[in-house]
Amino acid sequence: MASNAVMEETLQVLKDHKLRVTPQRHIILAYLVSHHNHPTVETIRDGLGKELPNIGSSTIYNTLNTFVDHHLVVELQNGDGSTHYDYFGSPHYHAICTNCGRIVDVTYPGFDETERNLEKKTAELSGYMISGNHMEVYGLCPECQIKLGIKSND
Amino acid sequence: MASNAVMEETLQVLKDHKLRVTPQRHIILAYLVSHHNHPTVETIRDGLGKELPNIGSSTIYNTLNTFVDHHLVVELQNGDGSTHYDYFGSPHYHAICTNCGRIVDVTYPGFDETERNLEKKTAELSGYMISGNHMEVYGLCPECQIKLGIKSND
DNA sequence: TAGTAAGTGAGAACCATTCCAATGTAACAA
DNA sequence: TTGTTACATTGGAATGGTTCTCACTTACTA
Repeated sequence: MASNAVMEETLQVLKDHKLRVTPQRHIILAYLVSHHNHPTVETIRDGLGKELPNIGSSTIYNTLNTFVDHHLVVELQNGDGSTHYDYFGSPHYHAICTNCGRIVDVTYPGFDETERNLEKKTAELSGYMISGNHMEVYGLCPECQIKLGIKSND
Repeated sequence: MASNAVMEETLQVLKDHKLRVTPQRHIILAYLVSHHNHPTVETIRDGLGKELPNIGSSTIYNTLNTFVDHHLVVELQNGDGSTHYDYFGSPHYHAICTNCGRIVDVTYPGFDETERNLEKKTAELSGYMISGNHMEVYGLCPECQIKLGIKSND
């Protein structure tokens, strides 16, 4: 039922964006909506093993690019050479571990204002007509701090 | 003379970072310090035609990766499939045109505070030990606004 | 100045992503 | 419901940015 809710939600999202509703798009978007693991194309393909065992990589790439074009999804690079994707629900940014590549979502009250302010300043200073932004913070995740002996595990 | 100043400055930068001073590193860094065109590896190779006609791509990649590791240079993606590089002088971020890929540097009084605040919040919320950040704003550059008939050229 | 750890360069290898052409199908209208 | 058509999917080939390999060279240190 949670599953059903997700499916209905994503179905509606696709329709709202006037995207043709194919099983592939439906299932891929549902996967992104219900997972917050910032998957790569490969991860998605694995995760869809049961539902779409024969899906082609091209389809996943095409679908994700379409979603990105429609601002349903954002692209992320964590430095491992492949692109990660994240469903764009509510405003947030990412903290990326420079050691293991782990990506976590971060937000805080007032973050949207910071974001708006950055865009406003940029418009004034550069003359660009702003359509979006991307903020990332790098560092060592708690586990890697322990692993590297920087922080004790207590 | 401007050229000499740049060369001396970069020489010092390399020494400060305890990097072995090879002609290749020296010249590549000088190129980055004196150009603000956010070059790709290909652009750099072309720009070094006179000074280092026989430099290998591997060397440029190696050198840039070393600079990135030492936080002398930052990596940028503007969506054209290749990586762009930018000498990290004073704190700034980038506005990237979604139509033509043009990248411009932006900063404003108080930007460093915004940056510090973002890092502080992130540390509190995620437990990451922060080492850096990356902020980008997307939109249409003034020229593309005109080209696409969104803004009149007056 | 000699020894050596590190850097360079040419080309091969890698692999994420895109392209292509044939096939399949969702959406819309009659 | 059916037919039409434009769009989506597929798998394999092609692309191209980046890394790897290894023989050769060189900047640093004692």
